[in-house]
Amino acid sequence: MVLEIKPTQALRLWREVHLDLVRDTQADLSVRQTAILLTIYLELPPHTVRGLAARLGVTKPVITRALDSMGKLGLVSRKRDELDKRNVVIQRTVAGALAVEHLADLVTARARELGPA
Amino acid sequence: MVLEIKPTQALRLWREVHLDLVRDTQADLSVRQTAILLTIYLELPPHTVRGLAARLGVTKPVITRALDSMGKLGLVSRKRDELDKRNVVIQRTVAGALAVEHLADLVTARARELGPA
DNA sequence: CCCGATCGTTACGGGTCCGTATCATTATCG
DNA sequence: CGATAATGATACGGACCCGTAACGATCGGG
Repeated sequence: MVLEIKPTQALRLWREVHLDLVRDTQADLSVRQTAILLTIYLELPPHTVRGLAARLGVTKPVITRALDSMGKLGLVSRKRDELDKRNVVIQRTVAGALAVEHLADLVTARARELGPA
Repeated sequence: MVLEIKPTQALRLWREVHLDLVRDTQADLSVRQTAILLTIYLELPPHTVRGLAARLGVTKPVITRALDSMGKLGLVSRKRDELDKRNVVIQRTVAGALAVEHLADLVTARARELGPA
């Protein structure tokens, strides 16, 4: 099943959802943080700092800081890997799953409202 | 024509495009700036600082600063309204139109790659 | 056992963005 | 006119994020 979407529709969808995100006082995640959050919640665990950095093409401190701020928001949590104590395993949280679900609702709702191109 | 998209597809689409944006050194626009840019290029002119601020639900300095930085990137330009010299009319640019088009390409391409939910 | 490699974190200097409050300029209306 | 309103820009203090470089902790091979 292929999702057919025309350029004009794509732009309107992108705009509407971004307007929602701006107005929603809750979600002030940056583009990088959003990419990290969705990677954690959509790809199979385990997730590590190094792995995410490579996946996104950014440096490790970027991941560490993003995990700090998203951890403060309760969207993710960290745990030391007991087998190899150098590693840190990034874990999902209930609040994080809810936030991801909320984003999915936003996108699908706006997509449904799109008229013809 | 309604765009049917399932939650899982929406999230994967969102993630893929965000990964592209992160990797693309070019586009480091914030969520707010993206919303402003798309509003300028998708809604009918004329656009003013005050109008955009009301449209997005943010304060005027947010718009002024966003126009400053996006102007530096050549994505928009400003012109004083000659009829009412208090107003500033925001104008589109070639570079801005190209950036918007590029975003549309990104979204449509990623949408086309989406498998079944 | 020890030394190099690996992992995540932190320090640093610089840049950007935010909201509130204030400002200069211009228009409007009595 | 002069007072008031409206528009966009700016100052300020604080918060966040970036990349580079360095660091402590841990593992693993010789």
